[in-house]
Amino acid sequence: MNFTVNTMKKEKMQDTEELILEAAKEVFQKKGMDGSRMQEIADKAGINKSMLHYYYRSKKLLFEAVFTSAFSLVAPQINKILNDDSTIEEKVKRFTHNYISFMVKHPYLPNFIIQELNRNPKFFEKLQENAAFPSLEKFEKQVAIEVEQGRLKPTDGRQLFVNIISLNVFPFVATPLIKGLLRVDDNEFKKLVEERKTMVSEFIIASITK
Amino acid sequence: MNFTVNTMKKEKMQDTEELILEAAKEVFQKKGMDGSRMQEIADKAGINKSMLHYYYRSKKLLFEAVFTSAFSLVAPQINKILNDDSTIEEKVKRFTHNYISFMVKHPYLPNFIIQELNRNPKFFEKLQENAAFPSLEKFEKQVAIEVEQGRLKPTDGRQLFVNIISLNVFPFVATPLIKGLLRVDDNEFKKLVEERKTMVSEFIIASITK
DNA sequence: ATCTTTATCAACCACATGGTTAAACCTATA
DNA sequence: TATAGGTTTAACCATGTGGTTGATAAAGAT
Repeated sequence: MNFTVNTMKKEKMQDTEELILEAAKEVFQKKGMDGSRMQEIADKAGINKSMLHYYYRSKKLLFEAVFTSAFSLVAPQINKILNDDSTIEEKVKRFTHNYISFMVKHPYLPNFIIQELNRNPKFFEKLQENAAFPSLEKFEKQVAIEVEQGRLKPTDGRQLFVNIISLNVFPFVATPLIKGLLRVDDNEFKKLVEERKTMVSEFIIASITK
Repeated sequence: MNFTVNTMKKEKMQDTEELILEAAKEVFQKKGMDGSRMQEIADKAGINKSMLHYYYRSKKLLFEAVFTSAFSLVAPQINKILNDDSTIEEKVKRFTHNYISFMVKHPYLPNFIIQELNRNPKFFEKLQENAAFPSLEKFEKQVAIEVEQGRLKPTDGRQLFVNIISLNVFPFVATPLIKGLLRVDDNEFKKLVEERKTMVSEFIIASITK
């Protein structure tokens, strides 16, 4: 009895904190730091505005909580390609497929991260201290080795990495632009993105393999 | 006499209007619609805040003026690749080189456009009515023809277009992210981008030619 | 010379917004 | 049951913000 009541309280507490974070994610990721209102977050969470300050002290801190949480979701996705033991070709295939699937589930994420990193590049310093922060070292070495083995054409690992990220992420960052230029609706766009799960990796591999 | 005075006035008038637009570009492109303050724009232009409203009525309209102007700068860049008579291979080469050179000169532009298009996708409807708005039709046909001629591997023109744009634009949209992931400073980043003027087109061409 | 129009500015206004406060509300425990 | 602690709320506050206004000056028109 004692126990259940206690946990109930605790759960309730964590509930609101979590509730706030969820609501804040939605709002911040859609509208950015400057475009978001504390009141809107409170409304979406169904609680009093004061609670935001009670749990997170300030808009800035609440935002950072959301941002860190978002980045923690993305970082492992990037690490996948960098730190497993498959060949570059395998990596590209799996990464592309996984990443695009992931993005379809979290369409606001890449734009959110990129945008707010542009607004405040200092955020990165904090993130870089994080243990899970992606490191390119292994990937670069692996590319160099496979080039030497003659499996790949001469390729700069860093540029290859930029290419992979660009091809995978850009359509999600610039969705409205691409929809507009291609004059496609939601459904057609989804189809295009779906196609890219295989198309992008084929495109990359065709370019770098001998 | 009458004439000179008249023009002087006119010039002065256009001067402030232009002054405002320049200042507004700087501020809006750096901070976005929500992050920008009318006062800051006025200060940067060295005039009274009321003048902004005198010439552009509202923040929204001033912003739209800036946005349209920015897009008008970018649209011809995109059209270059779509509407000239060179081969796809030539197009890719020239586009990549020109576009990256262009981006280096206007680093805030792509992010600005993408971001604000995300914020308000309706903007596109207005832009699409513009005569200079890029159309993919010709490019798609050309790709289909060159595929049939056997010069290119089977390739979807639209996906190819998305790939070209992604590879060229993304590094400018996500500069801080890429700098962070690659752990490079300003100078090294510039070098990487410079390399991409040739690297990207080679990358694309290697992938699509037989 | 006088009237009208245009450009410019300081002062102002209404309202939104992030943040604070003080009181109320549970609920466990003594 | 009374106390104490964390939780929640309504009311408030200070400031920032887009936008307005009325005055002023300069220039053109009559």
